[in-house]
Amino acid sequence: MNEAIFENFKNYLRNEGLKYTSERRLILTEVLKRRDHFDADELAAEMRTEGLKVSRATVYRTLDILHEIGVVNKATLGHKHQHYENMVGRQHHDHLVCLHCDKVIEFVDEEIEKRQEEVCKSLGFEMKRHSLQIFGYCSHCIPLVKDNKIN
Amino acid sequence: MNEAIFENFKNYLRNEGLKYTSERRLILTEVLKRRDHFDADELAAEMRTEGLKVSRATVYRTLDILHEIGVVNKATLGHKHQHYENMVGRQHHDHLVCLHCDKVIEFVDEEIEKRQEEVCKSLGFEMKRHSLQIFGYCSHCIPLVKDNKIN
DNA sequence: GTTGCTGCAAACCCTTTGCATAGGA
DNA sequence: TCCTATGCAAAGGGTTTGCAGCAAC
Repeated sequence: MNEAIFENFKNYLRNEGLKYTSERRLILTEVLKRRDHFDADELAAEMRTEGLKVSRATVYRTLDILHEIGVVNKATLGHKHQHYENMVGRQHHDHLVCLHCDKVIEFVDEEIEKRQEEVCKSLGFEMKRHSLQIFGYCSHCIPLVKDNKIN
Repeated sequence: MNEAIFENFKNYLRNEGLKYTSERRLILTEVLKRRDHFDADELAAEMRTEGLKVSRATVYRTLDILHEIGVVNKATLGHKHQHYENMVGRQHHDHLVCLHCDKVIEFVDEEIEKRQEEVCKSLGFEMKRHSLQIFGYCSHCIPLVKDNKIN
C-alpha cells in the first residue's frame, strides 16, 4: 500500500525538476514507520543508529518537501523545535499536550472545526490552515502534579 | 487605574523574594502602552529609541515574570520568535493571522471554548492553557493574492 | 550588608546555508 | 553530460546564561 506514496513522491519530484534520490527514499521510509510526534534531529539520529547515513541537513530539506505534499504535518507543541507527524491515511486533528510527561493526545471535534470556518466566513478571512493546542495535565499526571505541588 | 497593576506587580515580587527594580517598572510601563502583538526585541528597541536603557536580557527576563502573573500573553504566530500581548483588562482570545500582510485579527468563540472544555473532560485532561491560530488571507489580501497567483 | 538584578557578551539550540563533491536523469 | 542533491561545517536568529559590578531591601 505504500508503493503509491513512493510513486506520488517520485512524480511530484519529477514534475518539480527534482531528483528521486536514495536519501529521500530512506527518509520517506523512516517517516512512514512513525506513528508519533518526532523532530528532525530525532529522525536523523534514529536513522544513524540503524546504520543509515543521512545528514541532518538532508533530513530537514526532505521533511520540508514531505510537508509540501502533505505526507507530514508540522506542529508546534510547546518546545523550541518543530514536531512532525506522518499524515498518511490520517485527517487533520488537534493536540492535547501534557506539561508533566510530554504525552501528546490527538483529538478531532467537528463542532470546533465548523465554528472556525464560521468565524472566518464572518470576517471575510480565507483559512489555509489552523492549529489548536491544549496544554495541561493528562489523567495519569494529575495526581502526580497534585502530590508534588508542582504546577 | 494602572496603579493597581504596579501594586500587584510589586506585591508579587515581594512574595517571591524578588526586587521591584526601576528596569522592571519601565518594562511594565512600556508593555501597558502596547495594544498590539510585539516581540521582546521590538520592545527593547523601542525603549532604546525612547532613551530608556534596558538590556535585551532584562526585557526577556521581565516578560517572563509578567507572563507568569498574567499581565502578558505569549503567542506563537507563525514566526520564529514569540509574540507577546498586553492582557490587562482583556480576556482570552484566539488569532487569525494573514499570511500575506501579517495582520493579526483577534476573535473569541464561546462555542469553541466550551467544546475544548468538553474534549478535556471526556479525556480526563486538566486544561491549563490553550491556543488556536488560524492562518490564511484577510479580506484585504484575498484579491491581491488571487491577482498575483501567490498562494 | 545581604541578596537578587543588570548588562554584556558568549553560549545555546534548532534550523538554514555555502560550497565542493557525488550522483540522478 | 548537466544540474540538482548531499554532507559538512559554519552561519543565522531568537533566547538564555555566567559573571562581575550594581542596586534593592
